[in-house]
This record gives sequence, C-alpha cells and structure tokens, in this order.
Amino acid sequence: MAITDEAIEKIKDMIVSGVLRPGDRLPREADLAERLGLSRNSLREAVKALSLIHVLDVRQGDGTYVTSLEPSVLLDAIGFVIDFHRDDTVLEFLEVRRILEPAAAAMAATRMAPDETAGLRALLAELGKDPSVEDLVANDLEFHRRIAVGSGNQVLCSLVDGLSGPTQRARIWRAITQEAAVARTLAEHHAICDAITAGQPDVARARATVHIAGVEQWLRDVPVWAHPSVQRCVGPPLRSVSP
Amino acid sequence: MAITDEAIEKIKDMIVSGVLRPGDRLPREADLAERLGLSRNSLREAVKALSLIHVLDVRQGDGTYVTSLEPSVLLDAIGFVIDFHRDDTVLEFLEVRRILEPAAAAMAATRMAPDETAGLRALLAELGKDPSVEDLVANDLEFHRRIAVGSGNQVLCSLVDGLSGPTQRARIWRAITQEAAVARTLAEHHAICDAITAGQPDVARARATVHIAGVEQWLRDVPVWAHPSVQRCVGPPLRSVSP
DNA sequence: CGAATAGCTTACGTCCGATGTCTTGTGGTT
DNA sequence: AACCACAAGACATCGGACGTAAGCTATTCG
Repeated sequence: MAITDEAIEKIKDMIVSGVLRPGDRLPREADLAERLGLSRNSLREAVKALSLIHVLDVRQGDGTYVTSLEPSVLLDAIGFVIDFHRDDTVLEFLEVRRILEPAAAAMAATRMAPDETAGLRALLAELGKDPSVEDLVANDLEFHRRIAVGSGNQVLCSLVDGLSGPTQRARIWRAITQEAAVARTLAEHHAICDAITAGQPDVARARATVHIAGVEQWLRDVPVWAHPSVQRCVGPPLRSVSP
Repeated sequence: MAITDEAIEKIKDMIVSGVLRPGDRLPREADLAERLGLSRNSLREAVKALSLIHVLDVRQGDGTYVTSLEPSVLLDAIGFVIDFHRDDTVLEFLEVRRILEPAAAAMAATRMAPDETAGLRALLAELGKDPSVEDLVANDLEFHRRIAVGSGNQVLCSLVDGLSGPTQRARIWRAITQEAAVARTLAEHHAICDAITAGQPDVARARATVHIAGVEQWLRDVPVWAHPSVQRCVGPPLRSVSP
C-alpha cells in the first residue's frame, strides 16, 4: 500500500478511534507529516482526499480541522460522485428514488410542523404563470429537498438530495421536450404537498410513488437519448443507452 | 478556489463532457499538469482525491486511468465515508436500511434466478452449530449483500452494502450481549430467504422490515451505549447519545 | 479608554528538481 | 519458441524554497 494511502488510513483511525474528534484541529502539516513518517507533500495528498469527502476542512492561514462528521456533511459528497454517472444509468437511480422519496414523504406527513408545511405550500406558490425552465427545475429540486428535510432523518435527506443530481438534467429535458409535463409535475407536487399537510402518510407515499414512477415511465418510453439537445448536454460519444 | 480544486473540476469536466471516457488513460502527470497549468505536485493532490472515490485508478509504472464509472464502483466509496460516523447516528442509518432492504428483498423475490436463491439457501446452511461471532457477522453481511445484488439494481445494491458498515458493529454487540438474538436472526434470515425463493415479494418485504425493525427496536431499548465493550470499540469520549 | 490599524507570526498553497520504485515491452539468448 | 535480462516510461516520494492568507498583537489616534 502506498505511503499516502497509509496516511489516509492513519488519519481515519485517529478519527474513528476518538483521538481526533469533530471540530478538532490537526497538528501542522509539517508536524503531522513527521509524526506519520512521510513528507509534507505526500501528507497533503492524503489531506486533500479526505477534504474532498468533507472529513477534513482545510483553512489556509489557519489550520486543518475535522468537520462535524454529521451524516448530512459526509453524505453531501455523494452528490459530487453522482455527477460522474453516465446517463444510461439514470433509470437505476430513479428506481432508488422511487423507493426513498415516497418513504420520505410519508415520514414528512407525520413529522413536519405546520410552519414547515406552510413553507412548502409557499414554495409551490412562488412559481408564477409561465415560469422559466430554470425556475421549474430549481423549484422542483427545492420541493423534493424540503420533503427530505421534513422526514427528520439526515441520512435519508442526504441520499435523496444527492441522488437528485443525475436526474436533474433529465428533468430539464423533460420540461423542454414535453410541454404538458410542466402542468402535470406541478399538479403532482401540489397533491403531495396536500397529503403531507393533511398528515396522511399513506396518501403522501402513494402520490410520491406516482410522481417518480411517472418520470421513470417517461424516460423509459421516450427516446430522449437520441435528442440533439441531450447530445449537447452529455457530450460527444454517447454509449449504447437503450439497446 | 484553490488551483488543486480547479484541477479536480477540470478533470471532472473532461469526464462528464465525454473527453475522457470510462477506461481511458490520462496523459502523463507531467503533461497533464502542464496542460492544466499547474505543478505536478498540485495535480497529484487532485488525482489522489479523485482516486479515493474511485473515479480514477492510478497504477504505478503504468499510468492513470478512468474507472468504469459504474454505480457499483463509484458508490463503493460510501462505505469508506460511512465508517466515520459516530455511533449515535446508527439509528438514522438503520431507519434508511428499513426502507431500502425491504424494497431490495421484494425486488429480489421477483428477479432472482433459481440458482441464486439456491446459493442464498446454501449460504445460510453454511453456518453450522454454535458458529463464532465473526462467522455470524460475515454470514449476515453476505446474506444482505446477496439480496441487494439480487434486486438487479446496482445503485440500490451499493447503497444497501455501503450503509451496512456502521451497523456492522452494532450487530456484533448484539450477538455478544444478547444470546437469543443469534437464533432469532438466523430464523428471520431463513424466513426472508424462503419468501424470496417462493417468489413472494410482499412477504419478503414484510419479513425484511420486521428483521430490520427488530434490530432498531433492540438498539433503541437496550442501553448498549453504556456497555464497557462498546466504549472500547468506539474509543474514549462518547458524546451524548440518548439524552 | 477604546477602536482601528499596521505588522508579525503562523499555517496552508504552490512550485521545482531529484531520486526511488514498479510495470511493461523489447531484444537477445538458449 | 520459450525465457531472461535490460532499458524505457510512469508513478511515488522526498526536501526545500517561496507565495498567500488568517489570526494575534501591539501600536496609534480619536
């Protein structure tokens, strides 16, 4: 194993074992490097890797700190990872979203406070007549995110939020190529919101399932993959998608 | 934004835009560094970070390659991240597992081939009388993993597999401190296996839910957190867990 | 007296060049 | 044709030097 990977493991062990706790500050790079028995350059590679996944927080001129290590912080990095997936795997992600989001909606229906549900309604109301595609996508993302937050489970919230990344583009294309989808999506959002507000977990779950399944079905049926605008978004060589 | 972070973004863009495709080889460090306008050291930090999350695969003496970028490969990294979570968040992870695993079990009941279900039964049969704790945990993990694989969804599989990390230790403690849990767990495994083999998704889902919920309930009720063996596993200062 | 500021200290950010180590492919030998 | 030794290419690691930014301190001025 490379010396840098060993350093990653050692730092990880220090955190997992409790030697370093959330918020703690690490020794200076020079000192830590000496203590771990490697050069500062190699140590920096390890620190960089750990900071990419939000385990460490490096502040120039100050020092390097352990983050809060909360699920929301750590799982936040999956959004970054998700971006790398090719579009022919979107359906797999949607399938998982169809599992997670209905559950989140049901939990939200039980746990969300009145002021939160009010905020959810307000969010949907923000969209005026004839909104832009960007507004639609942003509103859509925020809507799903708030429900995830409303579930009261950080892990679930982070997963739902992170998994939305790859399908965000799909939403854009959907809005672009299928006009009717806009009204339908908004109607479905309102329906889900109503169920949550009414405190009906079963209804919220079902409506969320219908919502996601609708997108899934649309992606499965329509050969968007061949659409020119998609080619532009995805980049030149598009691998076999729907053989 | 730091120059290294820019390099990470640029490499990411090259991959997302299709300039670099799965399996492609990157230019030599020296060349790529020059092309991106930074030093080789800084570039190496970027590459190291991307290789930690399995986006790049660096082979000494050979070169640096883009991985297959399959969901199973990329999401594999979440297992690493999960290890950092403190034990007071285990319940949140279990709650998500209670959502995902029943869904996986139901899907497996529909999709798993006869030889796969046979393998699942064989796995459970491998555990002889009076198995060691290590065997139990390993068998348990493998059992859940195979069901996840059987769901036919890479993303779901990776998530289920990754989320098992933090609760693995909980399983160990459970086995240690509660003798009766061993027989109960095995019985539940057999019941789930039977439902999958019989092709009954609803039953499989329900039994998986019961299985996870049982663990959850156990963790919620029993003050394992105060148990000395846990302190040893977790490390010195245990933050407030159940206030 | 207190607040603003200039400057010092410290720690991370970046770079350069040299050397070690590993993989691979080549070419010669048997 | 099979095998081995060597050389080339690429990553691994190191040490040191210099740049940049944040934080603390002491000075200064209202």
